Amino acid sequence: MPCEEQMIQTLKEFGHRPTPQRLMILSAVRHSRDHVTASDVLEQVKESYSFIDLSTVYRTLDMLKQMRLVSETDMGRGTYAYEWLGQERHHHLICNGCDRIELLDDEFLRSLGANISESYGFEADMDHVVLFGSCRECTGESE
Amino acid sequence: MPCEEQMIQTLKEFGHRPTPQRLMILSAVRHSRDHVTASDVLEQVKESYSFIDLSTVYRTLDMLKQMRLVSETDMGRGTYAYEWLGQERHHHLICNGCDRIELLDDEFLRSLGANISESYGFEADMDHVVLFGSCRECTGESE
DNA sequence: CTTTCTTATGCAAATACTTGCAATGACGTA
DNA sequence: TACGTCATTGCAAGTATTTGCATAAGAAAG
Repeated sequence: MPCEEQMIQTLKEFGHRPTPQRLMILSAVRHSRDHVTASDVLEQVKESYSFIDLSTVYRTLDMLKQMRLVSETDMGRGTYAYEWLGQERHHHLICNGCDRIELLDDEFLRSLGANISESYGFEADMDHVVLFGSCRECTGESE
Repeated sequence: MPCEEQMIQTLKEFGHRPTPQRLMILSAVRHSRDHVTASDVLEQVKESYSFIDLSTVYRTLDMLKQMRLVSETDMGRGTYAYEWLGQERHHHLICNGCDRIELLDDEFLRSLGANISESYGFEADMDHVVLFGSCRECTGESE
């Protein structure tokens, strides 16, 4: 597998050891097209190595997040979603009323990030953002 | 206490019962100038009524959030801060490197909210937002 | 003031994530 | 190849928040 070789290389460059657990976790996240939870990853890795522990999954995902290979998105209520970071960034608008999820174009957040960077020198981490609120339909109904 | 009378009235208008627990929780949040955690509130209420339960505090804070009397801010790692919502909105930039907290002017998020509303008809709830990232000093050091 | 209906509370268990620690394993050095 | 060091792992316990449910307390009607 050539992409596995490349991952080993990347891990080493960051000074991390390419352990079997890490490679399995990495592969699980990388090969899911959608975003996944830590226990999704656990389930998938367990198929080839059943001793894997959830804490290892969390620690590895955290590491991959620091390396900016995956995004960690706070879904509220103490839950997180993880996603392989490809080229295009996308974000979500989640309606508190009907739970519908819309896509939010990265342009909106890029310009917010640029403004904040310019005014404060602060580089906000906005690889994958979720905003909660009320969609058009639900806003119309309640007001 | 005239402000207590007013709170009872407000609760009733929303169809909620003005129970002693709720009034104590409300008062605890309202009279702290800074933002508080659920267990801060618990501690304070316990001084006058020691049977109060954390779940009641959480449920009441959630209710006050729906009524937009308090803001609930996701501080990451599954923890929340609550604050009485006065006139001015303010937000925070939290540095992952040094944990420093800067204030972010509401103007930035107002305009993001307006853009999103215009393009998507989605009313994002941004009463109190926290953005994580890297402050000027920490960005300089690492790059 | 009692009855009835509904909402709210406290308790206990569940969820999702984090942390401390002893044991294991990877990697450079000899 | 063997050794020492330090990163990494699995396990178990801890933290913060949520949920289910039986009981208790408001509110409205009689």
